[in-house]
Amino acid sequence: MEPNIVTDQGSERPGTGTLGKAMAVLEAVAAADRPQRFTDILRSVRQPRGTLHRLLGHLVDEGLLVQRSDLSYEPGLRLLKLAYRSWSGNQFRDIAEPHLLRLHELTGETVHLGILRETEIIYVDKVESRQTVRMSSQIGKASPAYCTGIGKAALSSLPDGELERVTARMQFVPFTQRTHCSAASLLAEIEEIRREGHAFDREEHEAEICCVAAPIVVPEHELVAGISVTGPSYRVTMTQLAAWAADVRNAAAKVEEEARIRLGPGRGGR
Amino acid sequence: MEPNIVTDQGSERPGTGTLGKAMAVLEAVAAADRPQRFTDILRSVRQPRGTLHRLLGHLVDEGLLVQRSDLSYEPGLRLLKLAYRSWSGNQFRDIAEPHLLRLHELTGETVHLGILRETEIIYVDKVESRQTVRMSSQIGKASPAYCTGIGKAALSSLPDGELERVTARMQFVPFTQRTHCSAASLLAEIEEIRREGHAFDREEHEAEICCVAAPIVVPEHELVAGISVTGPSYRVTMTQLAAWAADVRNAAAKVEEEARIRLGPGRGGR
DNA sequence: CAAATTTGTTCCAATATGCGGAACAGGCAT
DNA sequence: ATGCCTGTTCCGCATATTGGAACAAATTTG
Repeated sequence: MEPNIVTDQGSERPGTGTLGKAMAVLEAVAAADRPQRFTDILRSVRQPRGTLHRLLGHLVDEGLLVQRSDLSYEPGLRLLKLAYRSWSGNQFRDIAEPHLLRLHELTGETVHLGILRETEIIYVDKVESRQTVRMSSQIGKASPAYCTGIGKAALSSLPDGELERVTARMQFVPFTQRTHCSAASLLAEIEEIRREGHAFDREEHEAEICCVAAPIVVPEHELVAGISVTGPSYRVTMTQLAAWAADVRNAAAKVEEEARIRLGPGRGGR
Repeated sequence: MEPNIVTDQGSERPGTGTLGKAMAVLEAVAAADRPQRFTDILRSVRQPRGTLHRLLGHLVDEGLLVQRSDLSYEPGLRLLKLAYRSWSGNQFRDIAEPHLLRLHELTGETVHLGILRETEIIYVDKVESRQTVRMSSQIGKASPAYCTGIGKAALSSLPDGELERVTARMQFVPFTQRTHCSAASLLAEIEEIRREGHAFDREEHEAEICCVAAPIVVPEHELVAGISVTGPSYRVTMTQLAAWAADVRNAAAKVEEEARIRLGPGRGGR
């Protein structure tokens, strides 16, 4: 598994001044699956050598990057610390959690909660089928929306204008034979998903992995998300998934309802 | 220049230019347990209003912060995404994992892996005792080193010079009655920890919670960390903890040994 | 083994960028 | 209405960023 060709949409963004450039560098390092040397980064981020060098220096000073003894860079621990609050303080995740657990008990399979962010789904919570060793892996993981159950479910609940804008930005990478390769193909399925109220992933992202998902929308908070039940193809048939669809829709609806109440009509803190 | 109360140790750091200021703001928001309004941030970060306003704007543009409809700010999802790589790509965690699992099977209690960063311990992995609902919580959480088992174990393995430098930066907050309140008190215990090879947390950070911990040091990578077994006082007696000490030391030693081999003498990438 | 290439680092003048004091505008209380 | 607190905008100043080019060291090549 090494579909890291991309850096997805991080391309045409001008970058908000200095911070933007720094973040672009950080992202470039984080997106790679191995420590990046100066020249590697130079190639992915288009910046003059001098500039990049200073940028890297600052990022290291800040603890966002760590420079190893062979001079290569990798993401620093400070990111973990910062992200912790972003996760633990996330009310939405908190609201959804019991519903995820219930769905897990019902199905016995892995349950995911993901939030749509531009063209990606970011996983914010997970209930594992059994201790699959990798405990909390994949929280924070970003996957393309067009080839995941949650992603397609989430997309299906966008108004047409938004949907068009977002799909235009996508770069369709054929992860498996069943992966959507064009916006047209994706949009066609989304029509169907809108009618049904749930989406399937038929091994479109990873071979031998499929899922059912349903969307969650909280317009007051510009929140588009989804829940899914995932399993390996050999154990979970499409028939089985279809049978769970109603339960997933149900759980999603519950979360949506509760989120609307508890997150309030736009006011939160105090 | 007065001893600015907040942001723990991030005080006398001038902040690496622009980036430094932006990160200070980000940290201030992340450190709070509720969404921060403009004025809240203004109080914790000493910056002119105009400057702060622009900084916040940039952070929001970058997705590092999110502004809610009541104008308050909270950490954005992009942090989760960035941190994911910092976690999943962490070789050290990967090496330690099986040893954590083994230790968990042996004791039946919660096992933690934490890394020392300045005056804090940052938890990078965890094996929960039973499904305590909160699944992967606390990964990325930062706790003061002086009042945690892993923290004290890690400190004990620092050379005296380093130790002194680090303890000088600490602000001793009495979380419980047993929390160390001074460097002297802490250093005295560290002497003992050095002799024993393991550290206890006797309800020093949270009431009713105690643990045994042992240090892991990989000098080649400037890595100081620790493993601990944690449990509630009513179930885990000090005698029990003492009995596990050898196992914890053992696990730590194994991790240390394996890390030295697999992380190599300073070179990693290719 | 010397020459050529690649990689990382340093320097510095030009200026774009961030800086921050102060004025402005909208609420919410009195 | 009056005052106080909030968040936002403005704009001249100067500092931090810019990026080309020279440098040094490690690596490959002839």
